[in-house]
Amino acid sequence: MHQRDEIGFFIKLINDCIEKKANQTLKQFDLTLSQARILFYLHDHKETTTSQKDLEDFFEVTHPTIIGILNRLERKEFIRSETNSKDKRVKNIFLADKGGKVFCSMDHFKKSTEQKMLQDLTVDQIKELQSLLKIVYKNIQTF
Amino acid sequence: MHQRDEIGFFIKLINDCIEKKANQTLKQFDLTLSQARILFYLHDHKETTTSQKDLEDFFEVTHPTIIGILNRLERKEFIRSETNSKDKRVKNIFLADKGGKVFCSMDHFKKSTEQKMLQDLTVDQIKELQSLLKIVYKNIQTF
DNA sequence: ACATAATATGTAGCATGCTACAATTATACC
DNA sequence: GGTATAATTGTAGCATGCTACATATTATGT
Repeated sequence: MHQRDEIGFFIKLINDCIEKKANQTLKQFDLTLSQARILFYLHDHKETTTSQKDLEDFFEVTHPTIIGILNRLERKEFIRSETNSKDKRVKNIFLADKGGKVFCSMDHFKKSTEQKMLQDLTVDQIKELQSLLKIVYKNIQTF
Repeated sequence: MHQRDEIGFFIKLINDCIEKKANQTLKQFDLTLSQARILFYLHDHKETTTSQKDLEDFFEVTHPTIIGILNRLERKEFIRSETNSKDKRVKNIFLADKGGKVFCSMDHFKKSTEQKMLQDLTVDQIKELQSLLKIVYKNIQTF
C-alpha cells in the first residue's frame, strides 16, 4: 500500500486543499474558513444564545483554539461578546451587524463550493460517502 | 443541510481527530504525524535521492512548510541534508541512523491505526470510499 | 458554612499550514 | 558571453490547531 493511497493521507490532502481554496476566496470578506464557519453557526442559531463552550463542543476543538478565532473575529467586529450575568464563568457570543452583512454573499459562495465539490456524484453516492465517513469517524474517536 | 452533515466539515473533523490521536501516540518517539510521514517517505524511497522539492510535490504543501518540518527533523537528527554538487540549488534529504531505528515500531503503530480506522468496513467499501474521495479531490483541485 | 471538585475561560509556547518577498544558482536566448 | 527567465531554497509574519498551566466562578458534599 502506497502512502498516497491511504485514507488518512488522502483526507489530509483534501482538507488542506479545501482550506487553501476557501481562504483565497474568503479573503475578499477579510475572513478565513474557520472564522466563516463560526459566523454560519451563529447565523443558524440566532434564536438561542451561544457560549464559547457551545462552539468548542460543536466544532470539536479545544478552548484555546476557539478563543483565538473569536478574538480575531471580535477585533474585526464581526461578532461581540458579553459575560453571562446568571453564570459569570460563561461568555456569550453574538453575531454583530457586520457579521450579518457579509452573510448573503458568503452563503452563495458556500453553496456553489459544496456543489462543485460534489459534481459528478449522484445523490446515492453522496449519501454513501457520508455514511462511510461516519463509520471512519466513529472508529477513530474510540481509539 | 446542517453544517455538521457537510462533507467538507466532516472531512475536517476526521482530519483533526486523526492528527490529534496520532500526535499523542507518536510523542513517545519524539515525532509528529507530519514528521513521521516524511520519514516513511524517505524509507520508501531509499534507492533514489530525494530533494526538498520532491517532498513538496509529494505532500502537496508549500516550500516554507516543508522547510519547517525538515529543520525540526534535522535538529533532532532523524534526517541529514546536503547540497547537490551537480545543481547547487538543490538540497538532498537522507534518513539518518536515528530515523531508521524508530521505523519498525512506528510501522507497527501505523498499520494498526489504519486497521482500526477501517474496521467494520468491507474491502469493497474501502475501495468505494477511496474512489469517492478521489472524485471529490479532483473536483476541488480544478476550482 | 466551608472545603473540595467541577466548569468555563484565559495565557504561553509550540507545530504546521499559508502568503509574500528575497537570494542563489541554472537555463535559455540573443 | 551576457542578460533575462526559471527553479530551488530561505525568511518573516500570520492563522489555526494542540498541550500544559492558571484563574475565576459555580456546584457539591459533609
